[in-house]
Amino acid sequence: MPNRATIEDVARQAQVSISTVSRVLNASAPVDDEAKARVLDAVTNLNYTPHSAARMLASRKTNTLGLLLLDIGGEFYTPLLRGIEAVASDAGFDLLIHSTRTSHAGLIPRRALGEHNTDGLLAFTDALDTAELTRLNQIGFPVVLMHQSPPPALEIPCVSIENKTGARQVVDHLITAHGARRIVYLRGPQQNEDSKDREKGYRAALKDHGIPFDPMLVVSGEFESTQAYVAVKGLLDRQVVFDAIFTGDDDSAIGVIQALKEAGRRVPEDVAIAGFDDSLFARLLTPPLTTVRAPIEQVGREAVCQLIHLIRGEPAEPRTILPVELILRSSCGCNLPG
Amino acid sequence: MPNRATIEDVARQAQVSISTVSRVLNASAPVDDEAKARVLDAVTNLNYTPHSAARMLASRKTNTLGLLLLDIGGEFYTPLLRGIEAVASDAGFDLLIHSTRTSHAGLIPRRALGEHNTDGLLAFTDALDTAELTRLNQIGFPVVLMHQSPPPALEIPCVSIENKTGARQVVDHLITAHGARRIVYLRGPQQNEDSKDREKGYRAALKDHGIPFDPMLVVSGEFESTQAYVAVKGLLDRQVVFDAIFTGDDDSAIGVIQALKEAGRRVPEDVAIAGFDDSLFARLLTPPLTTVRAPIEQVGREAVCQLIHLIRGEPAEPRTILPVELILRSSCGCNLPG
DNA sequence: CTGAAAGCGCTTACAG
DNA sequence: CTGAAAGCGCTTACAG
Repeated sequence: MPNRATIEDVARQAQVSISTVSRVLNASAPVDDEAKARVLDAVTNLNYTPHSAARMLASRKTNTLGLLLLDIGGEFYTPLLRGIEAVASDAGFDLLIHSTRTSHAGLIPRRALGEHNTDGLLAFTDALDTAELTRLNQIGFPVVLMHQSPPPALEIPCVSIENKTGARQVVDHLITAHGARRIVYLRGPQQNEDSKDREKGYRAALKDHGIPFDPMLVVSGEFESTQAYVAVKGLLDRQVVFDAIFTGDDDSAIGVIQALKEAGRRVPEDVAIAGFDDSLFARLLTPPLTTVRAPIEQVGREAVCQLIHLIRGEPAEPRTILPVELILRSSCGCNLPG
Repeated sequence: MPNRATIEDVARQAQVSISTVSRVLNASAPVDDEAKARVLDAVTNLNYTPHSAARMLASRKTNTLGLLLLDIGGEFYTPLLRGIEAVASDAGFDLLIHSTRTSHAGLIPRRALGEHNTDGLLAFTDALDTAELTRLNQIGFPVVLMHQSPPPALEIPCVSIENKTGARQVVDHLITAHGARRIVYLRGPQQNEDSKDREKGYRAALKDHGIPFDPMLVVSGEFESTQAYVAVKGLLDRQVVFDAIFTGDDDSAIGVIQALKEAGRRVPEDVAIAGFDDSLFARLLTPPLTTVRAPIEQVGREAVCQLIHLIRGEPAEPRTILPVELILRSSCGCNLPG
């Protein structure tokens, strides 16, 4: 950049010292009204904006939050990002984003986000392994996890949703309201905590009704519609008997419905379907998807709040679990026309 | 942070000067192999990561790109973000994100992103007004616009898509293949450049076929399904005659289809529908939406490339227009079952 | 190939 | 209420 204005230029024009300029800009100490006015004028005049790096270096604070995502491209992240950005921005923090899926071919993966460039980290990914999490914890660096519990020994705040309760409710609904007995659980990736907790809710609901758990009925759709399609095709091919499918996410429901339709099974008459998330498109499916609404934007907001507490040295909630809501539409057999 | 390791600690442990440490870390000058090994060991040992702010201040580069979005929450932004993040990350740039819709009540809106904290700006918003754009241009600060032309006098690279051509093609299709003559154009917000360019394509297609332009047939859906619903209701109430609707975006198509169904108009038999964008849900609508595929992720990628050229002082493309693709599904009357 | 030194642009005690 | 000075942790000529 060709010679931007610095605090020295402002000081000179306002005829005060740079200390005074700093004071009025940060409101960090009382300053004479006239002097303040001159400083403000000079700032406007010179179009001065303090250099962030200099400020960070001198103040030992970056005023920046780091957001580590598994894959920034997911539809799921839109509300999460919105929530995070809103709260961070309101609190005066900048937001540095990094996706962990994009691996840099050949490059040594230098730590992208950490103590060297942020005041705290928000993570929604398994990319922060236990070793790194332990290191950050040891140096007392603020971290908040989303949709993921910290490793056993570490005290790291975590924000998630009522996965088990939500799943239990919706599966209970399939059983109670629609008489389902052979319910498939279409799970997500092996390590996905949401998926595992939702499976717990699924099993709990079966147990509540004395329905034996059948491992044949649990298959993976990887939380992805194409894989879900394949998984259901597999079930059909193997002639597994089922009267309902609870997909651990909404995306999968797209593939599920397609596979069933192609096989001539009617939804919900022959097979009742329910999902989880209440994604934007859930109501657009045919039939509209019964699902569990996950307050994702709220997760983002809450996570930033906790992170800011940590940064300020205030006590933070070790575990925040946000409530979900059962959304009944027609894919389970409710609200059918006629 | 409690005493992080600094370059001094590394230098001491490796028994070299901080200059040498800097050299091996940045590969900025040849260093004796043994010394280099000692430095690398010390770095690992101390878990050293260079402090970003210090580096930025000394090198006069932030290695950070700023992304200014109107509203980070839009479904539209997901692929854009993915494209931007991937290229920025590959090129070794960090990404600072700011949404311009979130207005800070009471706070003086300090410049969020600019010369003080980034090496260049990517903008997809009208929040960068002509004054600010002019200022940035004058100080030679790199900026690239997405889906938005720069003010007349300014030379600011811009990346967009073939809005006019795409719209012309899809409207031509409605006319040629499905005999539409009274085609509604459901436009977006007044200032939205995509919407305006798409309207040009719409008008051009009408002209190509000698169909007179009827201002009654252009109404605003604000690129938003609820507004679109209201707009179509209005058309119906006023008994405006039409046989097709071209919505300037896909979101609106949701509201459009709903309004028509409620009024007992069949899609596509009574009214053919076509959208623009090919959003994720376009294929999920009933009937599946005929639309124009916009390569949004590619826009993001291309924009970052141009920005990096600017930052490096290399020549940049003043205007990049990415091709679109007509996607025929059933909402226009194509591919009907039976 | 290497080190001492200046400097990047701020903030923050310290002294007044 | 105000200024001079030290210092934040690096990079980068400069001299060798």
